[in-house]
Amino acid sequence: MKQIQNVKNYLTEAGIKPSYQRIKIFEYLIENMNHPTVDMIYKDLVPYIPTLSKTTVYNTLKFFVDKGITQIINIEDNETRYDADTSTHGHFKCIKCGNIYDFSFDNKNLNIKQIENFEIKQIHLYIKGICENCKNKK
Amino acid sequence: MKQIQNVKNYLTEAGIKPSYQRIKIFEYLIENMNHPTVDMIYKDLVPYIPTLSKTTVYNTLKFFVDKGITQIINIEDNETRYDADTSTHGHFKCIKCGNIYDFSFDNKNLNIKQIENFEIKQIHLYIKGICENCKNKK
DNA sequence: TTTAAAATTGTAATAATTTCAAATATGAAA
DNA sequence: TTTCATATTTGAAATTATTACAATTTTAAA
Repeated sequence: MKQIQNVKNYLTEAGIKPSYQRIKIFEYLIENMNHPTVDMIYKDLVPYIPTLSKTTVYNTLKFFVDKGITQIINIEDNETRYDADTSTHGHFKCIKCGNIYDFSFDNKNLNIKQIENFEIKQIHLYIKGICENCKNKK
Repeated sequence: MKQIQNVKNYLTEAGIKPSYQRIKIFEYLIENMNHPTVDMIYKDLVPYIPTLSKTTVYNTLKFFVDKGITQIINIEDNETRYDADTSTHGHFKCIKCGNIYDFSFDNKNLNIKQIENFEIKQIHLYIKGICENCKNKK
């Protein structure tokens, strides 16, 4: 993912008025590349923004997604996660430690059948398994 | 997906006692390849099984997943869907009509970096866009 | 049959998300 | 500046999805 120098400018260029909350939430997303849930974002930011409302986190993330600077990650059915890296890349979730790892992949030679004339907007690739760390722990 | 001749036998072979509800729910999954949600399954089956409880649908699907004869599909964050085809295949969701289409793909030449020594258990590929039908409707 | 275990059910509890109206902040125009 | 309209944030309540759990029913073996 390309480096973002200035969050305020980045938001403005995306057509988002850079309010304090929006800046903090987006900074959180790019600093913690752990694909956080709404709850994680809220819990981690409230100490610094005591007035923060969880509704604001929901609103803001939805807005970011609409504006195309954040993507939703649905690896698990009980947790919606968010990623400020909107480029096409894969996510690996370790079923032992729960960590989520980014990875890149070629989507050119997937050799997809059946949907040849469909218009593709987004590609999501999720892999579940055991990460190297947890494999070695045994 | 391979044809299942006899649901009762299929469940038994998977180590699942073939109760009436389980048979009906699994039959529903393989007859309606529309990747239903719990609610769809419940609403459609209740007329035929008036005593059916939504908890049973949840329990049963979780059991199917544990036993490996059903997989969870998380394309959208607000709807957990289920698929009796547990082979690795992709899902395309049309953002216009909401239909979900199955497709096959090669996972051999994804050329995945970063997670080379990880143990892969499941691969999920989700694509969103506009299906041929909806493209032509314009 | 009797009985123990398994499966189903309905209710209540929990968790995630949305709705909505009130409060606050912002920024342009006077 | 002050005023005003608009955008944003907030908190409470409502909604929805899911889980927990105890009671009931079913099943199948003894």
